[in-house]
Amino acid sequence: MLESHQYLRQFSIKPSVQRSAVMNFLLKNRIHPTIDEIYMALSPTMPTLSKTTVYNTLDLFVERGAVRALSIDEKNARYDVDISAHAHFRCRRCGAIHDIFNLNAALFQAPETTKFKIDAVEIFYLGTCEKCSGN
Amino acid sequence: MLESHQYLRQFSIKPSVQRSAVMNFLLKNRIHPTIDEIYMALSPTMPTLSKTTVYNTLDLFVERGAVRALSIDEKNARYDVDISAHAHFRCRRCGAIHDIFNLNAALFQAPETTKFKIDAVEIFYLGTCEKCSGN
DNA sequence: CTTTGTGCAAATTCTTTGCACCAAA
DNA sequence: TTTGGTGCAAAGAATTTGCACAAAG
Repeated sequence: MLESHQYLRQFSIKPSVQRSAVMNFLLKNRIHPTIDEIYMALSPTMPTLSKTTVYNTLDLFVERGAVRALSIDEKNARYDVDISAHAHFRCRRCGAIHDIFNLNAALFQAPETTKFKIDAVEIFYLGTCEKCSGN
Repeated sequence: MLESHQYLRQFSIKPSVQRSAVMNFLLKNRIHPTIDEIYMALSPTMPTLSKTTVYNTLDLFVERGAVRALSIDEKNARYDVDISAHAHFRCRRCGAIHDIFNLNAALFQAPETTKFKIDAVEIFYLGTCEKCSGN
């Protein structure tokens, strides 16, 4: 939790109790959680926590570049504390989202075009994960 | 409209009046429309059309592989009749979505991994479009 | 007839907003 | 104190569901 506190400062985010708790959860649980998953995980130990605060907090984190919002899941927004260039895989059956690291850096380069100013690249893979394949 | 009729048959989709109208709209308007945009465009000439039918129709089209659902826009689902390998760009300001063709085919190759069975690749670029840059 | 498709209304889910209270500087 | 943060309840928007009627084979 103290680490989260310091971590937030790197992004010029004032660490409140709630913000540190959310960041701490993200740092310790690299599961690309939804708002609801974060809320459900924290509310037992933080009964007064409001879902609005979780929304506010993640909006702020995204704005400050501390986390990435993923649109890979059409149902809910998902959040990733790992802001390095990497891709994501979503299992169509269980819905789990996994990181894919060590891809060729060329994949994350924006194509040269005069029509758009590209500032971000998202790469998603869809399919079936190992666990779900065995069913 | 007759073309849409035939087009649907290629995907083993029974062409009802509504389905043909939706497919016709998609084929003639390559704007990656939302459900609501499709509904709004068609309802003037088809006043009894229901939004539920538009939802049903697009679910069917996606299931049969006639269109691709894009998750690039976190607000609404968007649909693309072009099922060839190409990427998408979304302007952060105006929200418009553009196709990006002629990218290196290697970009659309799934990485070799034993952990996942990858069946689809999505590449999204975000930034500012030419029109919005001039503001 | 029997199956499949359509359309309405209601329900659900996710997210945002308005506003009052609390906390920190 | 003044600003910023939090939390509740209500509102809003997108999508899904249940069910009755219509259309097609």
